[in-house]
Amino acid sequence: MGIEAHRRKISNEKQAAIIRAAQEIFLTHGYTRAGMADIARDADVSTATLYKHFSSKEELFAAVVKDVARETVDYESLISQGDTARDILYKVARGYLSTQFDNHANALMRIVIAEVPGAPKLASEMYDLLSTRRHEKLRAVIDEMVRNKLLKPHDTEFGVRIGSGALKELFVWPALFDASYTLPPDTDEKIHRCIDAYLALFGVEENS
Amino acid sequence: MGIEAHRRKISNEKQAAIIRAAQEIFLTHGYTRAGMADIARDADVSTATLYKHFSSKEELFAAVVKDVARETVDYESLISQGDTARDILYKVARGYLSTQFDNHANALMRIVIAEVPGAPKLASEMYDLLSTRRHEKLRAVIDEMVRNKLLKPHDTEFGVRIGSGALKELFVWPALFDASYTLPPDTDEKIHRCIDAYLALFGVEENS
Amino acid sequence: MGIEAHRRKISNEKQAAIIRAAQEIFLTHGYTRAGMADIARDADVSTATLYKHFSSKEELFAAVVKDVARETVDYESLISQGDTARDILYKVARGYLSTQFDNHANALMRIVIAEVPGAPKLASEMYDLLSTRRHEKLRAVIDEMVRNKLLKPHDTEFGVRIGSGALKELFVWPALFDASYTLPPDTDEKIHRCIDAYLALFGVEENS
Amino acid sequence: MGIEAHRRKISNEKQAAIIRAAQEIFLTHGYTRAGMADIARDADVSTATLYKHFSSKEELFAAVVKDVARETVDYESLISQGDTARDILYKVARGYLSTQFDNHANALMRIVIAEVPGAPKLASEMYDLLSTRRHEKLRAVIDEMVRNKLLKPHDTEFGVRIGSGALKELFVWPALFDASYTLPPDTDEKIHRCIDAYLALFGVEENS
DNA sequence: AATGAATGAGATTTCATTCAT
DNA sequence: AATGAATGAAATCTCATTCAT
Repeated sequence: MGIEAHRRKISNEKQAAIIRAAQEIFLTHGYTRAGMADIARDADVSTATLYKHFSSKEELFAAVVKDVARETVDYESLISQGDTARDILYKVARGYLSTQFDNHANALMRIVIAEVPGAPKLASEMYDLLSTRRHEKLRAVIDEMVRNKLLKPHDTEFGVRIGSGALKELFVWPALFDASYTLPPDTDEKIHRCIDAYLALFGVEENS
Repeated sequence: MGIEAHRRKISNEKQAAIIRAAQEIFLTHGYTRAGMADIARDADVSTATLYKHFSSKEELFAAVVKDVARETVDYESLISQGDTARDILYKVARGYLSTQFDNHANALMRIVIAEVPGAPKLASEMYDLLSTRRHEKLRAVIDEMVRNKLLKPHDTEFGVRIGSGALKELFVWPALFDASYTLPPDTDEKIHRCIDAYLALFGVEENS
Repeated sequence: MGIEAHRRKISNEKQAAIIRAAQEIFLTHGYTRAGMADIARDADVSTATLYKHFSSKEELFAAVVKDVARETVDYESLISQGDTARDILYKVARGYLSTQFDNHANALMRIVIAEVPGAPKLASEMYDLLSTRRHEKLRAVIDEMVRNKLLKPHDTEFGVRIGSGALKELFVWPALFDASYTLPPDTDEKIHRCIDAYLALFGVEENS
Repeated sequence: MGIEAHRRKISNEKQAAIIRAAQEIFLTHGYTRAGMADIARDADVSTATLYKHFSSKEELFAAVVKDVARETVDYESLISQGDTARDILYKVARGYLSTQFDNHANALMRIVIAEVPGAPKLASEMYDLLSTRRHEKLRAVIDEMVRNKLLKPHDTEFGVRIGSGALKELFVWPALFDASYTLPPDTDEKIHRCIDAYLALFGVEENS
């Protein structure tokens, strides 16, 4: 038992190392140009061992995607007592962007998009992870704000789409076409203009 | 002279056939998996001839991209006398979507995005074509509407970003992750909700 | 007749232009890497015309080789009345080296050597041109010197081999392995040491 | 450990087989016309394996060159007590020629010369191997002969150049232009005439 | 007689995956 | 269980030569 547990631990460590190495290589070279041999080398295992853990390149890539998508922001915890609507919306927007720009989610998204024709299931899973579920979380925050009368009652699902559409348009979309894109210096200003619009649409008078 | 003209005609036809075939193959298989030999076969030329016309795979792909991006909507011509703000905005939105969904612009964009790390110039060119220039055209329409008092004076650049952000969020973004995505049955309804929001923000009272 | 002569003249000019262009390209790129299309372009003719004049790459190359080998030194004319044996031998050596280093004979020889397995006839022809015939000329000079009692009677054929062997060893051989080789500053000194040896072997006493 | 040693042995054998096959093919077809696929076939490995061992055609060729140049004559061991100057010089000349004509050094030299413009470093390395270093060895022998009073004191470096120049002129040069060249029947006679000249120049009286 | 477009055959190199040890 | 060597299949691109006009 002890030895078996030890083995499993070793195995898990190797698996983690593989995923780490694979992430690095995939992000650097893209899917097609990433070489299994390179990944194995960086993970300090043989290619054969690599294939013991992940039976194909595609499966390994899926594991990397899921590993990255796993980490996400807990929006609820961002909100403090006494925050104005603008305060909360700003924190939410910042959280949204940090999820997208930290952990190389943008770069990974590029790769997933590239593999859409070859791996449709993976793509739709990532869309689910990066859009649907995130939207649910965002919507929960907005709903809470409505409940607390920080926003007018409104179709919060549509509201979330409008909001995240604006953020994507301003920050994510250009990043999709430019590997070296980083958030611009006037990010805060742009965010606040989006919040202006949101509050103009759905704010209660005092918060505008 | 006659012979020269003839040759040029033949050559142009071949070139067009190559681009057609290349588009088909690229769209079906993506950039990396597309084989020059397959493209040549489908275009009924030898690979050598193909390379006479386009000196590398990358150049051929760029030609395909430009060929697709070339065709674009003339928004000005959409507007008729007597159109309400809503009428115009609807036509504009529809034009925007048709540019995106006809001619496989979505699928091509996927491929371009995939090649961002390997062909940054191509990517930024396509971003320019598909975002910057289109936004300029849209902005011209909005500016005209403001001049005609169909909309309140406002920062039209930001307005266009909000609008196209919403359309992208609702229609383009999902299409990026799903090769078989088509515009949904309730497209019109969704468009009108976006217009509602736009008019709420920037409309003059009577048009809401 | 007049028009025919004109045509022939044009044709000859084209042929010369082709050989000029071919020499340039062959010298720059070597045989295999030289492209017939490039040669045609530089000669301002079509590839088809090029093939009218020379029915294969090999034949064209042979023409280039012969064209270069055609020009050679007239050793007899070098000798003046009253020259000492050393004077004459020096002029002969210099003539030998100029034949070898002007007109890119070294570079061409490299290419011919490279093509020995593929074009044995051409190679043996060039060997004939660059060795046998030249040796005959040199031998004629030496024979004349013997007749004029500037040298002892000796096996002049062997003498020429010894002499040209020494020159090749010192100057030609290194040039074969170094495309940028040029005659060194102490060329004269080296030549004179060879002459010293030659005179020690075959000179009459007074001339040493 | 055992397995590792075994693997290394197998690997070395494969490598040797590849070099053998490559030598054969290179010698037969020259550098450019030699196909990696053919080499792989003859070595009974896949092209991929071939590329694991030598990461490019050029590198493989360099390995072949070095393998051939590695084997060389130990001139010192040729000399026996009581040998006359002529005896020693004859043995040295024969050793020189055997180095050149066994192991296909001539044929390889042809190929190296052909690649001078494309691979200057390799060419200068081979020149070093085949000329400079060999000359040093020859010179050591001559110096020893001078020390033993078998030859007059003289500039032995120049002497070696004269001697090897004569040998090259008589035997190596024609072999450069004729793939099927072999040492002629009167080789011994020719060698002795060269020795005659050498002794005439640098011999002590009794040995002439 | 001259052209430029077209080609077929072949070149080197890469890579995901398997297998003997 | 783990390895490193081995592979088959494919990819892009080049070039001497020919053919329709």
